[in-house]
Amino acid sequence: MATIRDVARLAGVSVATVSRVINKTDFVNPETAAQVLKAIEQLQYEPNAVARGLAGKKMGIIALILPDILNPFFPALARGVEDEAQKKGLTVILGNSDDLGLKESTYIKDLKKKYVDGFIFASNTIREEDVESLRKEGIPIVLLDRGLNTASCPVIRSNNRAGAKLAVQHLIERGCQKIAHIYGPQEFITARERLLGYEEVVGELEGYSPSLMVSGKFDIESGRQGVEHLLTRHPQIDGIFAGNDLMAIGALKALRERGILVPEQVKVCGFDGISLTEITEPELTTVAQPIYEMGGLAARILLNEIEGGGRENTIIELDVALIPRKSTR
Amino acid sequence: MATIRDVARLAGVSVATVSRVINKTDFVNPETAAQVLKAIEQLQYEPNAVARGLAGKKMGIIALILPDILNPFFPALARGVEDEAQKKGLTVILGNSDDLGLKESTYIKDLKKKYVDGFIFASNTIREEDVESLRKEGIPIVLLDRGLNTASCPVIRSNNRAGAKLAVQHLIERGCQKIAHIYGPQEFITARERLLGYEEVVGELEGYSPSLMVSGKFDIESGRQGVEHLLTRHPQIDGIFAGNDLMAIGALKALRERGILVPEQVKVCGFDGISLTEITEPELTTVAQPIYEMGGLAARILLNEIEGGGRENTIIELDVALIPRKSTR
DNA sequence: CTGAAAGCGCTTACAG
DNA sequence: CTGAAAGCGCTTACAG
Repeated sequence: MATIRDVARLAGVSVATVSRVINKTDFVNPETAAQVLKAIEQLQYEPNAVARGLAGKKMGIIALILPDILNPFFPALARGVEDEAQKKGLTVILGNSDDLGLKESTYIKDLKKKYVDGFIFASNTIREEDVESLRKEGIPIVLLDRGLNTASCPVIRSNNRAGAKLAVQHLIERGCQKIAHIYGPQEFITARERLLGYEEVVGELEGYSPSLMVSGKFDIESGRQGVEHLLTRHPQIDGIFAGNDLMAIGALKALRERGILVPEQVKVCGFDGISLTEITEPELTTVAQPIYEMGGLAARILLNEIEGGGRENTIIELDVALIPRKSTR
Repeated sequence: MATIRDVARLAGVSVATVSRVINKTDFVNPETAAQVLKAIEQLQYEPNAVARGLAGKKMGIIALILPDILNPFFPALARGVEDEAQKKGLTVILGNSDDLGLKESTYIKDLKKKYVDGFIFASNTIREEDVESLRKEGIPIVLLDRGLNTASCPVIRSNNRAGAKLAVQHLIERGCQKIAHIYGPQEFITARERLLGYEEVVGELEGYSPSLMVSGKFDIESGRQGVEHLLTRHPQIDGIFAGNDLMAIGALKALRERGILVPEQVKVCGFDGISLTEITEPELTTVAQPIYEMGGLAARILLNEIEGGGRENTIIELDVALIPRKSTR
């Protein structure tokens, strides 16, 4: 592969000049520039990204750290990030953290050594100190679904509370009187907000009781278990709002196993809008987050900061939308 | 951050010596080594991966190029690759090719500039020339699900033909007489092999007709359409072997819409073993590939070659397993 | 067993 | 407008 020296030699200029025309970092006499361009063309020269990275401390790579790509929420997010990154010629490193703070710290340490341009964390366990240390070194970072305690970097998330209210109101409109909630892990702000939205609407209903809320782990199995607990406590429930789609799917399974008809006897609504909701039977009503767009937006904000566009430590809440389907008909 | 010079200075040795103890690349007097280690400890020194990459032409990154992470087949593959890569301290860059040869070529060009250590292609469209050019430059590469025309690098895939035979035999055992097949794009070797396996078994059946085969695109929608075509031609079919799980899911949908009972009237079997098959109603019988393991194996073979372990241009065919579920009960 | 020096291929003040 | 030179932080023959 040709190097910048080869180009310089062929064009009869210095490597500094070649560098300038490549990076448009300084004015160059149009004629010499033309010479250089010709030489580049002729040699099929492509700048070496690693040498450039070493000199500039940026490799043209962004890191996306998420809990687990096997969780059906994340592929769309990853795709959103990747598509946006590619438009700008950057590549993305993918890391699964399994929501383990240790794995995240390890990634941060490893990837700093690789001069990654920036980080996107779609992970609930990122440590405050890790965020701070990156900030201090001037490495841009964007967070998804994080608390507002730290306003030291941009945060992107959906309007979870409003979404939860949409879900519960929808169930009420469809005639539900006794609406239960299977909530996710309360260390996740998303889960907390959704629970709050649920309480806000349902608290005013007659016959409401806190025992209509059961905990789950945001996975299918815990959704199933949640239903079992609920049914022993409240056999008369006629609506279930699950804190995410996976738990809603588990709920659907449990109900079917017990011969309870959805939506005739119990209506079910999920949250997230992952594509799985289209293949259940009945198809699942859900509050859809713009997952792909969230990934894209996170990438755009990050890239903007990487390119020196300045940082805005805003919290951006995206709108969600209720998608009514058969499970609440 | 401390550099190797800082360490050398503190330890009172040359940078060459420090490099040697870090990389265990040469014998170093145990006492000086201890000095160096102490200095490293004291300065919290971590070698800069980019500088190392520039010198050694390897960044400690492997590239995984797949068609689309949104396709539920690929997250498990990606996870298998990542877990294995991480064990060795490498990170993985993820690229979506959308099965477009152009995107793949672009990735290859970009990532070569970044001194990626090796490539894993889980993509059917990789060009022969691209493979060759990588080989020529000594960049290791492993292919998934590729033809055997090119024996210039290791190929990993499942035993697709045997799997198809398992599926069809299972349908026969369950009493099916008229078994249709929705096959995937024939430019994919996986789709071809599965079709061949189907023909092999079903060709001996009475009343078999080639019109029992209809084409699909490996997605849900085409599975649904496949069923519609089949039913107009052969209203009496009682078994369907879909070329992959997504098409099987589409088939399930189409059958339900027409009020045809599965498994009572028609039994359905898919292929791949993606997790979606557990949430359909009825749950889907499928031929499971060891997807996660395939990713892990691909990574291990690649890493072995990266570490100089030599290359074996073998084609490895992994066993598949039939998972009987309600859709064929 | 260890060091001095060149090299990996760029970028970027500093001069002119 | 352009060049010489230092620097980014390592590795690796080559001597000794």
